[in-house]
Amino acid sequence: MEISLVEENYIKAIYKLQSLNEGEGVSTSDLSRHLKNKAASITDMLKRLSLKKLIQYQKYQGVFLTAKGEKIALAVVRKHRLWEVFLTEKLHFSWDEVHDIAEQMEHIKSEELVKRLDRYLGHPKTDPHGDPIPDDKGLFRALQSKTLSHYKRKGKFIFTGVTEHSPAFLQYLSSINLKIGQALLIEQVNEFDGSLKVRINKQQPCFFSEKVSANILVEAIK
Amino acid sequence: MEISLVEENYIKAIYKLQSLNEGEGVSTSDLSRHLKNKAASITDMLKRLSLKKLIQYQKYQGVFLTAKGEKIALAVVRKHRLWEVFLTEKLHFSWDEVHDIAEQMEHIKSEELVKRLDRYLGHPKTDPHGDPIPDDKGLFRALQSKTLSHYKRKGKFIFTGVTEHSPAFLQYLSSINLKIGQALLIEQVNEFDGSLKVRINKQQPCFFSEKVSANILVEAIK
DNA sequence: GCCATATTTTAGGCGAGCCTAAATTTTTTG
DNA sequence: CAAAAAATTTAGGCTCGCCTAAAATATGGC
Repeated sequence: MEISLVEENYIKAIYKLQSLNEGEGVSTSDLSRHLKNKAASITDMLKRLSLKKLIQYQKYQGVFLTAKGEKIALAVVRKHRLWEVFLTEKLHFSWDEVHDIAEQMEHIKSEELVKRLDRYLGHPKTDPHGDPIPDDKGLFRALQSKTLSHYKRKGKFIFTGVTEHSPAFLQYLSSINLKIGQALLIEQVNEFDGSLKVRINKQQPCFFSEKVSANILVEAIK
Repeated sequence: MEISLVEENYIKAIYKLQSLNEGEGVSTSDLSRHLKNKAASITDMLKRLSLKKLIQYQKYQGVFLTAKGEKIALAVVRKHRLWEVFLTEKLHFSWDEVHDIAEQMEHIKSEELVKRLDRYLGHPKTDPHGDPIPDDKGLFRALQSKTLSHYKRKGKFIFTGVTEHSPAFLQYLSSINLKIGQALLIEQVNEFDGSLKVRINKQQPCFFSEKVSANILVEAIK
C-alpha cells in the first residue's frame, strides 16, 4: 500500500499529539492547529487514513493510531532524527537549522538507505536536540528527563534536551553556550515568577524565565 | 515561484532529451516515452511550464528549455549526482543501486545543503557513472569521451563512463571488474557484428557485443 | 499535391488534498 | 436541563496531475 508524503505528515502529527495527550484520542482541532489545515480538510484525510487502517477513527470521537500507523510514524521519526544527526555531525549545520531540511529528508523511501545511514553515523541514540532515535524495530527508551521548571529548586542538573525546537529558542541556548550533556547549576529560584538564576560551566550566571525553563529538559544529579 | 517535484521531473526530462536531440526541440512523444505518461498528460504539463516561462512551447513544434528552465534542470542534475557520490562514497552503495534513491534526494530544497554536501564530498567532478557534476553556477565541462563502438579499432582506452544506467548493465560491468578510470585493451575487432575482444587489467579477455560497447564511454590513449 | 498514417492537442473526467459555507453533534453553562 | 457556544462533519468547489476518446495537425509515400 502506497503512503503519500502528506499522509505520512498526518500520521506523524497524530503520533506526536497522541504522545502529549496521554491516552486521549487526538482531536480534529488539535490536528488542524498543528498542520495548519482547516478542520474540514483534517476530517477528509482522517476518513482516508481510516480506510487504510492506519488510524482508528470514529466521528466526533478523536483518533488513535493503529499498530500499523504507529509503525509508520516511528519509521518517519527515526529517519527524521537520523538525518538531523547527519546534518549536524557530518555537514556541521547548527541544531537550529536542521529541522526544515530533515522534514524533507524523512520522506525518502529506502530501508537500505536508513540502515546504512544509521551504521554510518555510529548508531546514534539521540538527535541533536536530545530526542531519542527509535531503532529499526521502532523501539527507544523514553526520556525520563523532566523540565527545569518541573524541579523548581536549587541543585545540579544535566541538560538532556529541549521541548521546543524553534530556531529562536535554540539560537538563544547556543548564545549562552548551552549544549546537550552540559551541567547546569541552579543557584537561585525566584518564587514570584518562577525564574531561575543559572550557572553554566563557570561562566557568568544567566537568568531563565519560566517560559525558558519549561522547555529545557534535565536530569537531576544525586 | 514554487516548482513542484513533478514539474522538476519534466524539466529534467526535457533537459536530458534536448541534449541528445542536438538543437531540435523535444517532442511530446519523446517525453511521453521517457516519463511513461500519456501524450495528453505531457501536453497538459507543457502548457503549465510554458506559463511559468520555464520552457518555450509552440503547439506541434516541440519544446525548448528557457534559461530559467535550464538553470533548474542543472540544479537538479547537480543534486542528483552529488547524492549519488554520497551514496557510493560514504554509504558504500554500489553504482547500480544509487539511481532510484538519488531520484528522490534530488528534490530536496536547500541551497545551503547542496553547498555543504559538495564541500563534504570534496567537490567531486563526476558521479559514480562518470557523468560530470555541474558546479554551483551550472557549469561543467562536457564529456569529450566517445563510445567504444564509435572507435571500433584496436588500441588502449580509458573507461570514463556509461551511457546506459540500468542495474543489469552496471552489474555486468562490475562482474567483469570494470570500473571508471580503468584501462581497456581492445585486442580484436569483429567486423561482422561489431563485437570486440577486450582485455581488462591482465585478466582473461572478454567479449563486448556492439550493444555493450555502444554504452561504454572511453578516451583513446595516444 | 493528396491521402494514409502518425503525432499532437482538445475535451471531459477522475482522485488527492485543499478550501468555504452550512449542517450537525458535543460541550459548556446558567 | 435547555440554550448557547464550540467542535466537527457534510456538501460542494477548486487545482494539480493524470487518464481516455475524439478532433486537429503534421508527415511521408505515391
